Amino acid sequence: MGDLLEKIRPQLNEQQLDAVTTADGPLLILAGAGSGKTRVLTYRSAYLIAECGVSPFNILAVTFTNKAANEMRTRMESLVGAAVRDMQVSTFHSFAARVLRRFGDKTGLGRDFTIYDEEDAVALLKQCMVDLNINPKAHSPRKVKEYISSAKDKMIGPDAYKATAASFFNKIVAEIYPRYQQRLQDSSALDFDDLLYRTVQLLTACTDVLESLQNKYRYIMVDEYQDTNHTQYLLVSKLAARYKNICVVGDDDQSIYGWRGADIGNILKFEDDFPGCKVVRLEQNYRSTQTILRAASNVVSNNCSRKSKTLFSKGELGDKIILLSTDDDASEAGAVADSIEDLIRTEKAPRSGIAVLYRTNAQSRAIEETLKKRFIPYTIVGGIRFYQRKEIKDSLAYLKIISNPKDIISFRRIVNYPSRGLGNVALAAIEAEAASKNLSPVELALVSNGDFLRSQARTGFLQLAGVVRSLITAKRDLPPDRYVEAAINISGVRAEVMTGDAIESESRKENLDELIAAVKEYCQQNPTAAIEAFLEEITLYTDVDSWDESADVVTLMTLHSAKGLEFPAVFITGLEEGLLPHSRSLDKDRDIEEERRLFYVGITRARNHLFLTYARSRRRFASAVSNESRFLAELPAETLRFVSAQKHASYPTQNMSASLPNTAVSADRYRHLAVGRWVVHPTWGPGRIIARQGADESTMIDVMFQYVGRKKLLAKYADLEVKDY
DNA sequence: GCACATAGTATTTTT
DNA sequence: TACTATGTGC
Repeated sequence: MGDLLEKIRPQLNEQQLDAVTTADGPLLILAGAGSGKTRVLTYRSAYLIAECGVSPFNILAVTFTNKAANEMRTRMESLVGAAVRDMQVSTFHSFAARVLRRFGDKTGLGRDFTIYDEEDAVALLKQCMVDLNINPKAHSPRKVKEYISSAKDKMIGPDAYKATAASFFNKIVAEIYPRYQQRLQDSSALDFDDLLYRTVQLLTACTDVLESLQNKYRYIMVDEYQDTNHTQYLLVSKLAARYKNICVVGDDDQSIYGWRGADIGNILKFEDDFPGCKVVRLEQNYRSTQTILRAASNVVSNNCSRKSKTLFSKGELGDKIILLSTDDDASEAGAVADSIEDLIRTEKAPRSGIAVLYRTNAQSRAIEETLKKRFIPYTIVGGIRFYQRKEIKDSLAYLKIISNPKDIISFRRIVNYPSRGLGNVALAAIEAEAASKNLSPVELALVSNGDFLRSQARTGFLQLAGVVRSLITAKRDLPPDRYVEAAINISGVRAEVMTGDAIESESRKENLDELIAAVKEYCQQNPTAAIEAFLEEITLYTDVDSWDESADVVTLMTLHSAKGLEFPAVFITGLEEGLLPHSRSLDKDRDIEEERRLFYVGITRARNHLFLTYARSRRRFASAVSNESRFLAELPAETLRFVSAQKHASYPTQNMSASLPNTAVSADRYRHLAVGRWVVHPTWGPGRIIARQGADESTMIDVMFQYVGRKKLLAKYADLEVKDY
């Protein structure tokens, strides 16, 4: 006793220690960026176990990503050793899946349900629309899915939805929603939202289940509480209702998932939900330099709806933030690559400490191409995920129909892949025959001789039946990893992948091998686990989960994925109106504020070096022009250093001499009037250059003046004085 | 029923 | 720009 406390005490400041050692009752930790909030959560769990005699069985910690869960587990292991194994640390979704499987007999779902990822769910939804004679082209299934998701997030079922549907589109959704739920049920499948929705339903309907879980999880910790949606809120508050030992950590300034139903109100009203709750503020930042923190605070202070916090840092002042203005996306990428090379050369920065962030995945392309050309090793987090690749999903579909023969989406996926001569006509016949016998198509394959089909299709169907039988035997006789390997071969997926062009098929083949290796590794770590557990884990996997942070490469990812991470050097690219803030959020103040928080999250990822870049023109669809992001004007001038990047020039980092690149600009006599510069006009006062055209006598300068708005000026005559800093 | 070509369309973030 | 869906020709 006391050992752990002695050990951790010197590592914590007063507020952190206060949070860590508050054992009982509701606790709200309002934590700023870089204040060590996940660490506090971890230490608190360890404290409960080591100092308060709480059994690890009685603690539940919920996070949003597997990565966060794993990190917490690893850290705890070093504090309390093997005891972590008995503590439940999971994501919301995997926790829900676990509860639903455990109480499968009470949900009408059984234990062997399949979880549909977004792609599967949309495919099923589209099917429902076709069934109902609703043209999927007139109303995009993805949009319908969004509406259904947001209904489920609010615990609104098909009936309630129908009752309140007002708009034209709501009414269409109301028609599809019940059918979609029915078909999910028929397929013994759940979508992501269902995991939470049905768990809350279960806890509401079965008080005995609720009570037993309340008694089990006497201590509950929730990370990133600002990102919880209504169902997640209900889930944790129901679980905590009895003992009220709930500790939530969050930062309203980092709420960036509002579009997905996250309700910032949850954290704002926590004190009302749990009266007598203790509030601890963690306002000391341990991550960033003063300069970076100052810039971040200034940006986010432009938001109206927030719990105001004053972040402070005892760290060094640090270098100025570099603002790189570039011509287009290619030169932006070039400037990023130049700066990366400089960081590596002059600062001896490891590549693993450098991240390039962007708003949309599409932006990674240009950067990727440039890094490739410059031989700068990189890795991309996100984009097309491994488990979303076609050959992988095809292989998994074979595994899924064996584990859950009712899974109609997986069946449709593989019924004619590889090609067996089973087209739309045959598929319809199979489904009709199955329905008439009250079987799923896979079950039908095991009992039917195919006599309801024409000869060619019959052969194909019998072939498929043969595959199914072999897979069932293989599953019975082989350990999971060998079974997966066998399945890839038996199904014909491997052979199919080998056809087609050589480079493509080589990489597909590698992917299949990687899948086998992944199962193998999973089996080693979970020797008793069945293949179904693996299937569940990978559908609930996220991009960041698979990110190897120790690899000596530069990391590329979206701003969203970067939340919770930190890097010595960060580039935030594409700081343009329409991109950050994104065009889809321009018309609502609320959405703009969320974009601003996204920018804030990006800035606060950086420890020492921050680079902001934007392109004066960017190829998006057809055209071209872009204006610099309004958020740049919210950065305090003295935290910035402006650099106008030119193609193929080299770009100074902070500690190199202050010389601007001059190779390409020497002919430009107005180069001091670069985009982004602050200027003062004798009549109109201070303003900022937002665009310019030309580099000769007729150069036009576009200035946004602080008091009089936007003006276009001829550089030759405009008496602009550059405010230098 | 299949494969290929062409046209049209959709482009934010993701558990 | 890139992918998908549809249509056409076999």
